[in-house]
Amino acid sequence: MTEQNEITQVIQSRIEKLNWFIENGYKPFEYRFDKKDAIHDIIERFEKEESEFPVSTAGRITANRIMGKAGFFDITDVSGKVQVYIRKDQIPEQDFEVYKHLDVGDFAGVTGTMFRTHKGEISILCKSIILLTKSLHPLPEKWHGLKDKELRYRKRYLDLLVNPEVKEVFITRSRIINSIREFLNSRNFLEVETPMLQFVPGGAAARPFKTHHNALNSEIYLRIAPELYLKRLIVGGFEKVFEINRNFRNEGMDRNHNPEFTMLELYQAYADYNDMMLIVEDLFINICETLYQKKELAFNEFPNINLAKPWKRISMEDSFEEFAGFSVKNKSITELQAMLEEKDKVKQEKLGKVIEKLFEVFVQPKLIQPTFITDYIKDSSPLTKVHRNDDRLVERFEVFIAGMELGNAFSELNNPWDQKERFEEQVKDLEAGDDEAQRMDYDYVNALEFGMPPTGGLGVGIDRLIMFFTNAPSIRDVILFPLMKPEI
RNA sequence: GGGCCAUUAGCUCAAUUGGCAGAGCAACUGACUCUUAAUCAGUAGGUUGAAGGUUCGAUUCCUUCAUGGCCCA
Repeated sequence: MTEQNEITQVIQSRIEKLNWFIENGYKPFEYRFDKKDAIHDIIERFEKEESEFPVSTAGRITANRIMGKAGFFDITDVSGKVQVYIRKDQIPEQDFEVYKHLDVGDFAGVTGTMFRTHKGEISILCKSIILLTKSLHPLPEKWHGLKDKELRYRKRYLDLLVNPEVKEVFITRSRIINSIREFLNSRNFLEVETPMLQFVPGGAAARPFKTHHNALNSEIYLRIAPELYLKRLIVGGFEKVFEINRNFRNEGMDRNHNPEFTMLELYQAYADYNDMMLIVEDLFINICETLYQKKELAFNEFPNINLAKPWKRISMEDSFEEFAGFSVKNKSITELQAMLEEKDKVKQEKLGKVIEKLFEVFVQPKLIQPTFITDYIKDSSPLTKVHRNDDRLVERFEVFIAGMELGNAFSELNNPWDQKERFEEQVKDLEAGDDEAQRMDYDYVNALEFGMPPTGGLGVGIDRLIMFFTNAPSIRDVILFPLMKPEI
């Protein structure tokens, strides 16, 4: 209990029961229990055998129906829930006293034999019971659960405790990440870990979190992306690497953004962005088939999103003609800026940024089925190779599903002189006040000078991917402890 | 950053035109040896998010603040 909690009537009664255990020689916070059986397993075994067998299990009491000299209570562990039937004439006298001093929320250990009640419910006939941990607070209401979103995010343990579908989301999250690892390992990608603390925060257009290293007496940043380190590893001779880990961006929060979020980045030598598209298709299909044994699923208001390949590929410029009903090719930057300001009250200087903003407004919401948008304007993508057929463009794509951006990939720029010039352009923007512009990273340029083979790179926002596969409306529903403002 | 909405018992929610702060679950006491949202009888539980203001009187109207949600940027 913390200082902010008052002793309410309910808590007082639980403290009195806790004291009863102490006075009678029990430990209200036991050391261990020999839990032999997971609840799911004993129910499954009884369904098969339909015979009485002894069990020893433990979990949290989640319901209690006491009837004088007998009672039924539900005990829940991570695998499931089982009903326990306890009657005074079947257990030591003192154990029934123990039962009477238990509350919903307490952890208990139970031994007994499996049987089926007259009403047909598979249950444990209790032979002994022990309190393992006393719970001092009442659980949220058994019927309505915990609905208040603020409480659910701040006290996620309660949300997990009383809302079973929340537990399912995070189990699915783990399964998805496992399946990504298996997919990449099976293709001989090496999982690596690169620095979270970086002196030059690079690899993305974002504002970093700044902190201070005491021993070096130096400013240091939380990473906004692992990109520049992963590509150093390609210089170092690894040919396929990936990292699944946290990025930090000092930006606002909404249903698609949390300041810390999980990113998959992978790099493959001798590959280009076309190869990355093939990986994205296979990766998503692999996840979907692992989870649901099919290639279609519903997300949000879209009942049928079909992941069967090949996914649509269309260039950024062409996408306007197809989805927005106008062309950007024959328009001057001034015309495009005017359109953007009219629609969005936003002013952007560079052609690439103007077109991307227009794209966000006019095209992105219409990209429901999986779509690769390819070939961005050069000035907004400083780490990307110039397009082999059009030097106004770069070889970059982003992948969209259900109007949501889920990934970003390039043919990686590996010409050190070109890279240096692009950084210099970015530094000019930074000095002109664009706080998302990238910084000069001489060490990275130096690495490229040693030679990086042609390389394809891909980044996938894991939280959004999990939103998609679990049909979650907000990123806060797929992050266990989303960032919240402190109370008071 | 802007707009709208919310905040009442541990939880889920009420409260008519501004007129005694209410229910269900949880808790407590009693009855009850096959219940499962157990049942029956009774009891207790509130600084109505915070601070001001208007008023004889504020959960209700006004202002500011805090936190959250939704939408927009």
